[in-house]
Amino acid sequence: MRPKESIPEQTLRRIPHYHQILSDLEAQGQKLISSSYLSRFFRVHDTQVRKDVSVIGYRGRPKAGYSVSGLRQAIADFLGINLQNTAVLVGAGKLGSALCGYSGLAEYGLRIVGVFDSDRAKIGLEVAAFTIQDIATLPQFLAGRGVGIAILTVPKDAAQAAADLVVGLGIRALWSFAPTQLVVPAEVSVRHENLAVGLALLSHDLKKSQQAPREQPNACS
Amino acid sequence: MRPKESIPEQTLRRIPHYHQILSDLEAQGQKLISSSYLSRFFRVHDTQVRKDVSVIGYRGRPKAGYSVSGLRQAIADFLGINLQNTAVLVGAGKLGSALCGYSGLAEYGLRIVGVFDSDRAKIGLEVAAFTIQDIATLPQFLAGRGVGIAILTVPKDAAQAAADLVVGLGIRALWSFAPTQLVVPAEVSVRHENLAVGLALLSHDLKKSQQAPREQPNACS
DNA sequence: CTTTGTGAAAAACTTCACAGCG
DNA sequence: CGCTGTGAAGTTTTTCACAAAG
Repeated sequence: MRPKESIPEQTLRRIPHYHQILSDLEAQGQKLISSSYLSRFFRVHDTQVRKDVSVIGYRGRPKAGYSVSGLRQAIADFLGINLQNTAVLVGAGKLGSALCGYSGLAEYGLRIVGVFDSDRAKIGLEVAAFTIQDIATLPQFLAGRGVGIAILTVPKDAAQAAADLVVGLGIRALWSFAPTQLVVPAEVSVRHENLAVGLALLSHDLKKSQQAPREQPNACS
Repeated sequence: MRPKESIPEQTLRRIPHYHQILSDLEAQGQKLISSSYLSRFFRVHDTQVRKDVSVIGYRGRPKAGYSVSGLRQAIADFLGINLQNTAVLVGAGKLGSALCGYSGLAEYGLRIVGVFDSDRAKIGLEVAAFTIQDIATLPQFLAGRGVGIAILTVPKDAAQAAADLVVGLGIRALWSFAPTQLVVPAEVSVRHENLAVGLALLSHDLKKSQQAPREQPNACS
């Protein structure tokens, strides 16, 4: 079975977690895994795990279950972990520098190919394996390189201008860590990372369990 | 209208973003806002924004719209931003230290009250406004303090043990930044932060738009 | 005119029920 | 048996359609 074109968003959210679990199991030497085992990490039924797996385009073996390495590899292919998306990072502050040195990005198929800032004092400095470049040189840097993603780690007040700049240069996807909501043309994808979302979900759970302290399923993501 | 007890998860995800947008608008001095303006930041219809607002327990004025400051305040109350949840942070590595110094947590109603690590070399050192304490002293620290949340910023291999420890000490909610999936009793809430989720959603959008390069709505969060 | 609020319809997501396979 | 795979049923979330109000 081939992966479908339109994937349910909730499924898409679970898939990276499956990958994480399977990587652990693979490292531990486990060969097979069942949908009901995987479902224990989430707030869902084992049937849902099987639907998710079928969306990924993988098939298990009845009675046996899924091959840990086979499914992990299928997820890696599905997510494009082997394809290596390329990205430029704009904003070489604390968070930006941390991301440059974070090996997790490469593990999930994202390779940073250039780091840019507008601060004269930072240009020329090294962060991780990169030399910080002048944002003014971004147009010529991007020309013909096929970079699809821009990571924005700029201060809030600079975020919309930075977004407009990179969108004007042909970037199709924005991964923003700035604490503000960007407005971009409809054909550009944006994801805003915001710790407050996680905190809100968590404190809501907490409030609910204080009001009604009875059994509830495992939380996730 | 009072807030309802069971809130749709998707609504809960959007609410912190509303708060962010409204804070910006308030700082700019804007007084009123419409549901259709807010909906432009998300992949949803303006009707959905109105439903979300009604879940929060706020009411707008027909023709006029919502009061920016009134709605922002209602969201702050709803999220418990003024209530101040307290948390202990376990694992004073790079990420843990960064979180200790991150003002955004306080803005969203979370106050870290203690920082713990098991590494002898770290115990006694200062991070942000905290002195790193010996994890062995956590039981007496927590006793009677009513701390509900533990932030886990420990290495992967230590994560499950740390989770078991704090759950045993009465913690009801875990906010884990360790790259592994924790298993905890059903009555404990867990949220796993994982950048790969954001990356997966983004690169899926990118892949989709490459296959079928036609109009699509703004993406969010 | 707008813009909110809400019941009804539609769509999306999850679970149920059970077929099929080793 | 125990497990996957899948159409049908059930539940949740979103959109539609329109009443009400300034």
